[in-house]
This record gives sequence, structure tokens and C-alpha cells, in this order.
Amino acid sequence: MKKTKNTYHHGNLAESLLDAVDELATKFGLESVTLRACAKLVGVSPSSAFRHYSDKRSLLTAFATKALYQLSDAMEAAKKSAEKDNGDTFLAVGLAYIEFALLKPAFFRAMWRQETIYPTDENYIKATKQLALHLQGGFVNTIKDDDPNSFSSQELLAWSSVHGLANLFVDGPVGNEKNKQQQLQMAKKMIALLGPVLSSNESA
Amino acid sequence: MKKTKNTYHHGNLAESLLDAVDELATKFGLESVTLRACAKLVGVSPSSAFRHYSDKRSLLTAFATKALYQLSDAMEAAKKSAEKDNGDTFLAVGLAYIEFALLKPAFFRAMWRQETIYPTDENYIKATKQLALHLQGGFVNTIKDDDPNSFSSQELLAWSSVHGLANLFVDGPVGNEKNKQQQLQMAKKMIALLGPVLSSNESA
DNA sequence: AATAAATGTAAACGCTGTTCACATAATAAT
DNA sequence: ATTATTATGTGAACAGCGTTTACATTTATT
Repeated sequence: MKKTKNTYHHGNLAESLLDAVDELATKFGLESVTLRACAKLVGVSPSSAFRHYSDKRSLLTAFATKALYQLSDAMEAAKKSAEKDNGDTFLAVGLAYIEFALLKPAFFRAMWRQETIYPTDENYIKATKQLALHLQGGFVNTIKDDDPNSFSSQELLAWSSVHGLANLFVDGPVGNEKNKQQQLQMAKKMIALLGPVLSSNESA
Repeated sequence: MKKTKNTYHHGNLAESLLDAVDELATKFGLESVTLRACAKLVGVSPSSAFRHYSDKRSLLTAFATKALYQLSDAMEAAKKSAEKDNGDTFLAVGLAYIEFALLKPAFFRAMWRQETIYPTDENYIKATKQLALHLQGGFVNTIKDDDPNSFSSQELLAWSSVHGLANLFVDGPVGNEKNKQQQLQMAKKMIALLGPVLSSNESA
């Protein structure tokens, strides 16, 4: 895989286009990302993008997939770090989830925007499954888990509350006037409330 | 306010355009809603829309505002019904929230899509505040509320978890293979877990 | 060295949001 | 009643969009 060259062939176009989506989405918002603008940013003609992605939606699907893996990685790192320090694994993973949304709202939005991606794309689905696994992995030491293959009510509550707060921060009316540190503090308090519920054992 | 007339002047264009957004969003998805298609559906020229909305984003903002009030109404109705039956108010309100998202995903998506609306629009903000009030109203008999003007951690947890599950259903990988009744059952179980947390009193 | 495959391009298509000068209708002022 | 004013709808035009197509150039294979 060659590095970027200034010749006729770009050498890395597929990946570079994803970077362009990131840059433009971060700067102007995901909705105003344009195929032509991505191509121009990379220094290539608009039609060349179609050699690597069948349409714009495929490009955004790849972007969403990349975002899912980034989030998985962030959670994995938070989990390992918490385990090393004998800290609260669930709190660490939950905070990592919310912090990712706050730091990279474009990625966070893209990964769940069903209408702008192909939600049945196999790579995308694989990434969502890996994310779900990491979620369960982050909870497994905390939550009494009856069935490791499907989400228990406790796991669903854990994911929902963290996911919900992230969404309320990014696209909702909560905490808009606060800075990131204060938002994380709110998240911390909310997640702390879950402790007792998640360790209890009510199968339903 | 005249009913639809087949004359030069439509008589109800602003509202009719909102209906068109609803119809097209429900049929083809919010992302593929087009100003021109809305105008055509209403039977009017594309440019006429600009007499009532300064741009497409304003139209979508009005649509989002309408959605917020619809959700508020649904929650209000659920609350009153639960109170009459001496039922679990919080459960009823939470379920109404999630059911709204399942029944009207286009409205639910639109009301939180910051990038396609003007989140600083005063009518939109007023609607979000009313929704927040209805949320607190739905919780006030259940949750120990220290400060009625801002959200406590308990209230934040309640909203986040319900909001999060709704999002996971509508735009996420949870419960896609299940029907609406099963999804509501999942929600019920999840919300039930919150009962003990929300009635406890840990101020932070 | 010749051929095939991969990758990038330029030009064109219909569709989009939006503007502007204009047409028509409803309302207010005389 | 007539006129003036305001509100509302129109048609034509604009640039920008995603996408396709026929073609150009580079890389890989024979």
C-alpha cells in the first residue's frame, strides 16, 4: 500500500475519501458532506469516487463502519485501563462511550444514521456486532448475565441509558450550556445510579 | 381558516406542507424529503413554499416542533390515563415515549436531527422545554426531585434510558427482528428495573 | 512487448434548493 | 365602488448535487 503520490493514480483513494468525509463532517456537519467536495479535498475528480464506492451511501456506510470500530477500540481501551487500576469497569466503559460522542459527534452521528447508510451492509453489521460484544464485555464483570448471546434487561438498560445520554448531549437539549468536563460529570453521576440495578439478579 | 380550495390561493399551505413532509418522510424516509416533492404533492409550485418558510431547514424545524408537541401530548395522555387507573405513571409515560418512536419514526427522527433544523429557533426551543416539563411531570410523583427547574441525576437517567432505547430501536441494531409488541415488552422490562433507583434519594 | 485490468477524467444527465421578476387574489383605504 | 396595498402563488433561471458514460492513463499480467 503506497503512500500518497502526486501522479495520475492516487494510490490510496478509498481510505483518503473516508478521511475527507471526517474532515468535512467535523467542519460543516455530516449533512453537508458532499461527494464532490470530498473528491476536491482529496484532489481528484468527482467521478473517481465511484471506482471505490458504488454510491454516496456506500461511502457513508464505510464511514459509519469505521466509526463503530473506533468506538469499540475506545471502549476496549477504557475497559483494560480500568481493570489494571482495579477501577469500576462499567463506569469506565460507559464514560468512554459518552466521551466518544462528545469528542467525535460526526462519527457518532454517522454510525447510527440508518437513512444515510446501508444498514444491511455486511461489514456494517459485523461492526455493530463487535460493538455489542464489547458492550457485553464491559459489563460482564458487573452485570449478572443469564444469556451471553442476547441482551438481558440489565444490559439493555445499561446500553440504553449511556446511548441515550450521548444522544441527548449530541442532538438533544441536554447540557448544551455546559462544557465537556461538566457533561462527563453529569454522565458519571447518572451511571453511578445504575450500579445497584445492574448487579442485582432479576431474570424476566 | 378556509379549507383547501382549488383556486389560485391554496389557503392552508404552511400546514399542508408539514403534512406533505410527514407523508413523504413516512413513505421514503426523512432524508429523501424534497421541497419540490412536497410542493408537487400539495399541488403548488416549488417557489411558493418560500412564502411560508425561509428555507427547507425552516420547514424541517417546524416539522420537528410539531413532532415535539405530538410527543408531549402522547405522554400527557399516558400520564392521565395511568393516574386514573392508579397505574405506574412513570412506566406509562416511558412506554408512551418509546411507542411514539416506533409508531412515528419520521417524527421521532426529525425532532432530534440538529443538523437539518435550526436548533436555536425559538418555537423549537419552546417545544423542547415543554417536552422536558412533561417528562418531569411524568416523573414527579415517582422521583424524589430536589430541584424542579433542572434535571436531577435520577431524572436524567430516566430520560436517557427511555430515549436511548427508543433510538436503539429506531436507528440502532436492537430489536430489529422483533415486532412492535415484543419491543414494547422489552421496554417494559427495562423500565421496571428503574423503579428502585428512581424512588431512592441520593442527592449529588 | 503486448494485453488486460485497474484506476482516474471530462462531459453530460436530471434533480435539488433558492432567487427574482411577475401574476393573481384578498384586504384596506379612499 | 374604485383604488391602493398587502399577501400569496408562478415560471424561468442559477449553481451545485449524485451519477453515468465513453474515454485516458497507469499498473499488472502474460
